Parts: sequence; C-alpha cells; structure tokens
Amino acid sequence: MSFTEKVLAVVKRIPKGQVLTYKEVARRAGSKRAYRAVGNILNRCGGMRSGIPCHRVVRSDGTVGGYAWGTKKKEKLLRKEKAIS
DNA sequence: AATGAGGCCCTAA
DNA sequence: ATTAGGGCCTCAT
Repeated sequence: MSFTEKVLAVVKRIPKGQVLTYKEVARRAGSKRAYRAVGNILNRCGGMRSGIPCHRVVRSDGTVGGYAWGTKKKEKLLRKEKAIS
C-alpha cells in the first residue's frame, strides 16, 4: 500500500459537509510531514476522477487552497456542501 | 497583517 | 541514485 493509496483512502472517507486540512490528511496517511506530497497526489487525482472528493481538503489557514479545476470551482462545491462559509 | 525564504515528504522522469 | 516539481506549512522580517 503506497502513500498515495492511503491518502486517497483517507480523503475518500471524508463525510459530506466536512473538510480536512492537508496536514491532517498527511498525518492520517502516516507521514504528518508529507502535506506537500498530499497536494501533489490530489493534484494528479484532479477531482472526483476516482470518486475521491479532493475538494474537501483545504489549507490549515482555512482558505480553500488550490484545485486542479480552479479554486473558484472548489469554493463553489464546498459552499454547496455547506462545508465553508 | 502581509510577504519572503526555507524546508520536509512524495511521485515521476 | 539524482533532479525537478507540487493544490503546503512555518518562521522571521
């Protein structure tokens, strides 16, 4: 089981309406210092390509962070799920 | 409060 | 084995 798979599994388990930080995801995946890699991985996933809600992962600051399809799209999705203000 | 520079972890070439 | 890149995080101006 590679780190990527673990990360994807973690993100997949995020319930609707809830968001996790990259840091948290990295920590749950095993390497709490790998938040960078998490970003890279989610970027490759580029959305719900595998049923993985990458848009439910945000930055520690509370900002949405980045998104392969565009930050605006991510914000919109999160607002739809009431995950953010 | 808002930038700038550094650093660690992973994947792909 | 090494290099480059990334949706980041933190510390110090």
